[in-house]
Amino acid sequence: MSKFTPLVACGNCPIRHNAVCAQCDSDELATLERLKSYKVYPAGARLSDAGMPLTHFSSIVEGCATMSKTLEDGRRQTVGLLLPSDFIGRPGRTTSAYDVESLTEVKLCRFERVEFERLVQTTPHIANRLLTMTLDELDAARDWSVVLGRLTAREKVAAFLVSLARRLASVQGKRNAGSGVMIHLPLSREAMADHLGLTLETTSRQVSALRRDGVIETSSNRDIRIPDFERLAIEAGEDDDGGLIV
Amino acid sequence: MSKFTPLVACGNCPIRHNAVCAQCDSDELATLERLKSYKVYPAGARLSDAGMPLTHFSSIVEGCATMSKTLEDGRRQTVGLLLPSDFIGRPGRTTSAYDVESLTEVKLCRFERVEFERLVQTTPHIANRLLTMTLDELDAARDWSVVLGRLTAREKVAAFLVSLARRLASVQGKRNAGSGVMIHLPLSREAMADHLGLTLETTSRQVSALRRDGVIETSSNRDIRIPDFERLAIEAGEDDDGGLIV
DNA sequence: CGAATACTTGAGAGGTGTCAACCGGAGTGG
DNA sequence: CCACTCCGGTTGACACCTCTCAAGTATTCG
Repeated sequence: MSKFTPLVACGNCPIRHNAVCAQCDSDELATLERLKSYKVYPAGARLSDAGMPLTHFSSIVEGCATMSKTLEDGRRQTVGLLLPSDFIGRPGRTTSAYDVESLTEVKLCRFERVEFERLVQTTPHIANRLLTMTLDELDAARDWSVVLGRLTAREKVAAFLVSLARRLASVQGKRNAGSGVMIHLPLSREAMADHLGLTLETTSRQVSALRRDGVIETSSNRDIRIPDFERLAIEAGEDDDGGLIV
Repeated sequence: MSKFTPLVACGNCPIRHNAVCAQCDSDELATLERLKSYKVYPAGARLSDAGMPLTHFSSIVEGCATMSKTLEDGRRQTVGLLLPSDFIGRPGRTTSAYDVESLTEVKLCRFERVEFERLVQTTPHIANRLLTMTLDELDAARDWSVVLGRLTAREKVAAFLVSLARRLASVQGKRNAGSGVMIHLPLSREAMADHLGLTLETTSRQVSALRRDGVIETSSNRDIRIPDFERLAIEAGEDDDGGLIV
């Protein structure tokens, strides 16, 4: 199924130093190299369904996806935004707890479930890295619950932009160009709303309000420039010393 | 400081099979025995402050506490309710990310930070258990974000009671007595509100509404009987097969 | 160029927050 | 023993924020 997706050598992999393999030495990388396979999904694909069996664990190599849960009546909450180097799947469980959907074309580096579970057991470098990543995600999830529980709609949108800008910068290893920060939103207004616990209309209104107030500038619906990042962070309810938010 | 708190042998510890030590063999327990110390806090004490150094990792042996974050303007969000066997502290970090406050008298089983970090590195049974616990907490935090982001006030209160009843039952290893489920709330209405992203008034109103509708019965502010647990679960927005919630 | 989709904006409804009064039990002191 | 106070909880009235429903605009893609 992935015959047209040539494998990249782990040493040249863009997520080499951030993914679950980050601490592996060259011997361990050789093992991973032997077990891994790539799979590419187009934008808008379902990578897994809540409650369905999960045959592989994956790292996102390129692209962007969401993890979400949908209630019977259609209300949906996104519980995680997945960017390159993020891990999909939960060792010790054979089913997916959430729906995972690609926002852009996504390239996964996958390992068969049983083989990866064995690797976790036998490779401290992997188990350790997995623990660190899980702890980081736990902190991020808890920080996000402050956003969901206590921020206003305007603050939520600002907090999302702050968080996304930081994560994109860290993924792309980057710039704080003098002329402000530019980000491209991989999400629709509806997907943002599902992440923020808002409706898409309220989300759109708050984006417009932030633009009107000069906190952000937009060249298209998805392209945003933040002239004064500090100001946006304040709009997001962060205390002066950057206390809150991922 | 804890000279009046006699150590319980790990083998007789009430959280022996659920805490971070759950997978340890007797040799490993002997090591823990040598390194551990107990500390008891009264109700309403601050076990740690967000941003402050954390000298020990702890497991809750008895009692109940909250982890929360407070914004500059006083808005507070509780990001975790800690019950016996829950772990406090984050390996790899020397400061606390959250305020931790005891709701009842709390007895902690503590390990000095550096010593515990070394244990994690050298004892796969501990590292493994820590990973499993962290993954469980991550799932719980993500599930809770659905509550915060998408449920109504009434559903939030119901979801909290469902979640608390399940956790208390698992802690106390217990009963589903024919005559419904009884739970004692360790939290004030204000603490519940902070956990649910509501005001205390709205929380109180929804508790009253659930009582008025016969979903719960109360013998005091803190003592609640749930005559039909399934009905409460439906009020909490769970789908029929118990899809949602921790 | 036309259709579909995404986004924006408006008007009104409804749910939750705010502010305030009141209730009831526990502890205290006369 | 009773009055008083304190504190947590309850309830009411109203304001405000976000949602809902709807129309209209922009963008993308065939």
